[in-house]
Amino acid sequence: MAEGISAKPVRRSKAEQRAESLEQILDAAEYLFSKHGLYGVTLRDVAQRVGIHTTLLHYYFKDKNHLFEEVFARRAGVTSGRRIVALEQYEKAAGKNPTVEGALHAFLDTDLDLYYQGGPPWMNYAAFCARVSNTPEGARLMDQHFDPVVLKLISILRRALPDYSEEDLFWGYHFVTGALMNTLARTGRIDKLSAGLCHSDDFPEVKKRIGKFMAAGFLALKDAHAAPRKRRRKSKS
Amino acid sequence: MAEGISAKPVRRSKAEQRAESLEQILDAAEYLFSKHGLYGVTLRDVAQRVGIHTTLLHYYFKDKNHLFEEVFARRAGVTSGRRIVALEQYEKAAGKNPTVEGALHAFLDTDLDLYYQGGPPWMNYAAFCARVSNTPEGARLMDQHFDPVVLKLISILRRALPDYSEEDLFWGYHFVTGALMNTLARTGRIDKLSAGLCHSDDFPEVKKRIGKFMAAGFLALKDAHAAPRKRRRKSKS
DNA sequence: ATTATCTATAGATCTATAGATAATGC
DNA sequence: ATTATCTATAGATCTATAGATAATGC
Repeated sequence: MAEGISAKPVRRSKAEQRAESLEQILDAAEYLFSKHGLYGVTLRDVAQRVGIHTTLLHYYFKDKNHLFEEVFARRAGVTSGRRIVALEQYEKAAGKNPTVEGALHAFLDTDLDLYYQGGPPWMNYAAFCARVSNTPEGARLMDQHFDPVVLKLISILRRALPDYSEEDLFWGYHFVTGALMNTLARTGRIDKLSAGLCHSDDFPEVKKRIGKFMAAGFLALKDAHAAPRKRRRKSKS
Repeated sequence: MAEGISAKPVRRSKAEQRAESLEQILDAAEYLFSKHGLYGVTLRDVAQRVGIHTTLLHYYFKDKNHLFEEVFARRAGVTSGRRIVALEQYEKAAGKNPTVEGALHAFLDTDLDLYYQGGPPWMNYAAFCARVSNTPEGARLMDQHFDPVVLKLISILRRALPDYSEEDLFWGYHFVTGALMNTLARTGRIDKLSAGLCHSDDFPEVKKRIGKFMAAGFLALKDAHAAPRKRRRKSKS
């Protein structure tokens, strides 16, 4: 009705429109997938959240699976790249004597910072990855996008722990990534367990602990397979 | 046609029929939910896997959500109960000086043994729990069924680490459960990463390491917040 | 003249219910 | 006489496509 009064034509170029729509769609899908998973989200849900028509999703994305994969891929390169750089810098700085803790800090802190400082979209992506990491489809995407950075980490750990078996290195990493994914998921479980003392969004508190915790874990594997030196109490035999 | 020849009427009582159908349905649902999640499984999928008609599911279960919750609940009491017993036994045996590692072994090994020795159904349940633990609905069920056993574990850790803050205890548990869930999920990711050296089904290998690894992690939190005593190399400041 | 967005709609599922049939139970 | 299982079907979604409309682009 009141046409002309503060009429904002905005005049966006098509490239801008396209970029903006794509980003809005990916953001909405990322949020919803992080909450409900691939099958728990309908294209209509995504469209409604963006405020566009469902069919526009098909204009930009071939189908739901492609949308899902592009959500994964969009930020995967950023986090992977940043961690590779951080690991390379650490390797250079540490010279001949890299430590487990140093490598883990480069790997973990870099990632936690990215999510925490990146605001809601990055926090959603973190939850998305965590949710997806425990699924068959997700594991495939993890392999595809994150193998290089993980193998880089393990190569430094190998140098820090030259007498360790390969199995110990991989199982150690397996524990680390489990703890990390549980952090990224932010399910609120620690909030309830601790009666409100801890908050699953509180990545700084995680960052204070996770590197040191995991590094000590790795070091303890050294004699995990050796015959126990201390007397065992209440041994069954 | 060839009636009479080895005709096996089998004559099951209704109670038996009911129990058997219920178990078959729950097993099938457990398997499928572990692979595809709540929304990735249709009632038809479950029915087909069992070889019955979809509508029979509605006869036994109110709706899909109830089926899901009953899958979770069926074995939750068993694993929770076993671990509580194990923790109580450990507490008794350890007397005045419980250790972190002792408590973690009771908690973790008891569970890993249950799944590993329980065969496919229990392994599926483990994957089901892991898959579900990173989701909002799942976290709620975890709270509901597993809070007592977790709080029991933490109460022993509190006695083992009397000078620790509550936050350290809860965050430490947060790391432990992440590593455990990543194990139970069995996504095959470690298989690929390690080029076939490690296998995500290989719970005995996990059991060899996880208790010692996590116990050392807890102990390292002691001075995690203290100012670093060793000189820091390449400090930015 | 091209590209972004919407309208209309087909076809496939999916959940859930009502009611019929075929077993077991005393 | 009760309980387990199946048949038939309603109603709601959901994905995906074809084709129309409304913008931007030279």
